[in-house]
Amino acid sequence: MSHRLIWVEPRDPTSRPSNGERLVFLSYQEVLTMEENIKYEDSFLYRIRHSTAHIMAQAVLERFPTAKIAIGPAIDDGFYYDFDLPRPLTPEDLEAVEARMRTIIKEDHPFVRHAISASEGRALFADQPFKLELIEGLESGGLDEDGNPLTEKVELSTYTHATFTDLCRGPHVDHTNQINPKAIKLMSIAGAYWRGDEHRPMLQRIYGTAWNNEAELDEYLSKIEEAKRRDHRRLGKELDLYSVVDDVGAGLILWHPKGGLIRKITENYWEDRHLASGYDFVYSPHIGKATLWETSGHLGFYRENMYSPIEIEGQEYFLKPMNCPFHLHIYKSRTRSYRELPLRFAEKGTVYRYERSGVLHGLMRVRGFTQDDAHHFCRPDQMPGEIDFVLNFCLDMLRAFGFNEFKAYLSTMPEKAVGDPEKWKDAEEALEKSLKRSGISYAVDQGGGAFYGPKIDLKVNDAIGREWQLSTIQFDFNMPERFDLTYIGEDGQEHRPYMVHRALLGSMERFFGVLIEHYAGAFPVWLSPVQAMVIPIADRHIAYAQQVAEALTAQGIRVSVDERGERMNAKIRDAQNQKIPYMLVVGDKEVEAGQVALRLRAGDNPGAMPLAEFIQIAKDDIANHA
RNA sequence: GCCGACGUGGCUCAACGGCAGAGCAGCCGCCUUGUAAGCGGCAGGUUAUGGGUUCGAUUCCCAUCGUCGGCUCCA
Repeated sequence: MSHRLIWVEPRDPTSRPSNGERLVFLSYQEVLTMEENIKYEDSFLYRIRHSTAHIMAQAVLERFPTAKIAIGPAIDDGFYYDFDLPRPLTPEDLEAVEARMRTIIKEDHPFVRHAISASEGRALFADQPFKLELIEGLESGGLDEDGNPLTEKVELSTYTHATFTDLCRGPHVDHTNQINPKAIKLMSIAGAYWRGDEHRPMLQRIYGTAWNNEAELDEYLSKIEEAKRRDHRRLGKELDLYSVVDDVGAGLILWHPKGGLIRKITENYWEDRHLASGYDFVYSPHIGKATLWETSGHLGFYRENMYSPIEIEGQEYFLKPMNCPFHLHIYKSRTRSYRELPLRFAEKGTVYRYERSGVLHGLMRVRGFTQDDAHHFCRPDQMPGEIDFVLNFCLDMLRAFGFNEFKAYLSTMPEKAVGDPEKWKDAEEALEKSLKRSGISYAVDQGGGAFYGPKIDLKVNDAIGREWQLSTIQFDFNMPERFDLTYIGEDGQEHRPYMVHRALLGSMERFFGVLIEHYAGAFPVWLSPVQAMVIPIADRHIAYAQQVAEALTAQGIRVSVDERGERMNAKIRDAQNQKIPYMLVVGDKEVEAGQVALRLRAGDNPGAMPLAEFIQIAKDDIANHA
């Protein structure tokens, strides 16, 4: 069951409002709905999409008269409808359905609403088991179409157009001719569980999209194409950053030299910032004994995500899915005084988690990854300050990598939870106050916290609008108990410290994936594996090109010389495609004047300048993370 | 894991029961070039893996592995 999200108004005027989850594809709608100052759900476009879903259902039912229909809502970038069909759908089915939809639209049918009673509904949908279940839920269980509890009693209604009647609360367009037949398109076929429950039947879902006019549809489609070009899996190959190979295993990443260099630069920066901010670096092994994971509770609560044990001299060891138990033991290695708190243990710890094969996704969702993990231990009175510190530290770091648009989620106490409710309340308050002080917009996910504590998650969107969690700041009321963590207070008594888990970039893998897509592969200069490519026009310029390269290398600039027997144009094209920030063309004029002719990857051509001038430009850009 | 689609040189793709091909990348040579692809040549594949059907399988069938789009999951 999904939790209800409550959006808190943004304090930061640069952050954008959201109607849902997909920022990228929402943007156009947002403009529309913001202009009209209405919510997406109340917009005409929403009606168009919802109505198009009904029209699609009609066309599918005509093709498959025995089809059972489930639900068909409008979503952020279109609509879908779920069906139970006698056979798998083919692309030809989709074409035929789409063609039929256009005809139905042109026939200009009115959409007519009828209020009905539950018994009328049961008679009307006697051969539609999913609708009967919906009626049941709406009537007695107080559940909406997603199976979530309803806050108020609803009146059942149907909408009818042409030959198709659906149980639906609406609203719809008045007439099908309000839909532009050239502005609709069926996009894909997918499997989807009835009511999102993997123990219930798998239905066939058709995704489609609909817009006000053809131009909007074209714009949407070209955005999808653009997104494909930004996809980190494509760019990972094109820029030779990383690979995943069959022979190694699914979800296991090989970092190539260029990707490795970007990772190394990222890690160096990360380390500098952590050292400057009061973190201690710790290291821990990749495996630990079964007893450790029993104490931590992972064998009880997390075992399905852990790999099979390794037997060593009769003892079972497990590959670590998390770093925390090790850090807890470092804390416990001696008696701690209140004077030494807060303690901040940081480690780029490589963990392995079993992820079901269907969920693996490039760098974003993998089976082995390195978390930039840290555990904070503090006194209760230090807790609000510690939260402030860590939230700001996270935001600051993400901004240093060029991320300015993220979404924050505050997840609060679930029904099943360990720990004193008073402590939960304190912690939730501290988290929320920090969020408010930070000025970013956030959503409250009521009851969405882990059983062991409330948390803040920071997420960003990938190229195709999917949201990925990077930072997480999580209270833990469980582990300090399980490991019996204590410190000696001013009063000479033992006290239980507060503990906070935090991952900042999340994992090196996912962060890299998000970074690639964020910059579409054109990394800022400080992160670019090759910062400058020297391009000699003819072979006689190679010696000078090498001198230029040596001078740049001496200044710490990462530079290569393209000595191939290609024409200058080809070298520029290749450097451009590799998204190298600076191209330095050197020919007779430059050799003679001791200059370089600068070209930027955006296509700008500042032209010839003394080498020293270029070095200053590059150094400034690097320092500014430009 | 589930539903569906798909796996052919490093990459992008063709051939779809009858000799496995192209472009790019790579290598060699020629050209010596002024802001996004100069020309020519060479080399490179047990068609993901394992079975089966067939005179013959890249092509048809089954299984496994993987990829993609969803769903579910995501301490």
